[in-house]
Amino acid sequence: MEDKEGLDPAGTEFKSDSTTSSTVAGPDSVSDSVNYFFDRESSILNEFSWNILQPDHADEFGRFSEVDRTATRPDLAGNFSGSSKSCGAAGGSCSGTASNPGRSAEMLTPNPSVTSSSSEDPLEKSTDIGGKQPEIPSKVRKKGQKRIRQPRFAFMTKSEVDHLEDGYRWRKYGQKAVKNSPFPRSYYRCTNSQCTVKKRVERSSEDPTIVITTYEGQHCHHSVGFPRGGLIIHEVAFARQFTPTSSQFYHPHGIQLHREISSSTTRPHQVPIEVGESRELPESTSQFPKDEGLLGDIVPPGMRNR
DNA sequence: CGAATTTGACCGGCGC
DNA sequence: GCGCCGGTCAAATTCG
Repeated sequence: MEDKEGLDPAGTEFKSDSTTSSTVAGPDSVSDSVNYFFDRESSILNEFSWNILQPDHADEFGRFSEVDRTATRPDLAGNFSGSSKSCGAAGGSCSGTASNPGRSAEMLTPNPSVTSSSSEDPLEKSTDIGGKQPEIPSKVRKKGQKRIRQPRFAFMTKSEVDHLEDGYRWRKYGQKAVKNSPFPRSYYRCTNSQCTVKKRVERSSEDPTIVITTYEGQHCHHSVGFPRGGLIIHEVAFARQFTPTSSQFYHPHGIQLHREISSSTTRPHQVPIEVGESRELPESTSQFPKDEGLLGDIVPPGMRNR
């Protein structure tokens, strides 16, 4: 338990704000893509508190793409590139955390509008959880409130451990068997009471060595630790070979992001990206920086929110 | 003893 | 309208 989260490769948080998909359809040429990618992806990463510094070397790792945007908020949606929001999505609960003193200039400045919008889902839940009402029958959630999902990012990581360290502490709150897969899916929630970020971890049924981690929401606090040598097994090589259609992006550390459109929560305003079971983006080719300085580049300590 | 995990049940969205 | 399935709750259990 503890080992797991205390260190993590990159503090990870991503936010995919919505947006996206269309955006993703970017340039075709590699070089362009790289820039494009960083331009936008870095923003994304920033959103999640990841600071990628160099757009220059991209190539080895892979690629990543935003994953699911189940997000549903239009407001969020456009922020992908410009990015700025802070507690964004999940933010709802991050009350007051919007301003992060600790953040570097690269971080984004909070976007009020965005932030505010987020109060739906997260709050909904956190409030429930935090203040359960005695009279409410167990297992009965608030009705009338529909769940609004946060933008999500999925990473594919080749790792032996299911639970990748990302610098935050997570509490598991559920596990479910995955259809057509022998591996269960675990649900985690950030242990920070004010943070509503959630993540899902599952193994690829196709390749058991691949761990698919999906983050939802954005942290509104600092990570508990900055894992530099994390225990994640990064395999660049893997990333290379595991790049079938090219729509998947590997995060340094072997993490790969995909766009995962949540099928269950599709909403009208969402960009109609076709993502089947494979959570792959139709066409994105952005790439990540090389291995060098991976962790460090991603998130300098103390750069996170709060 | 408090915190985290496990696990079965429940809820709600979505497709048919 | 019904059933399936993903996601979440929360009591029980385990762990540090």
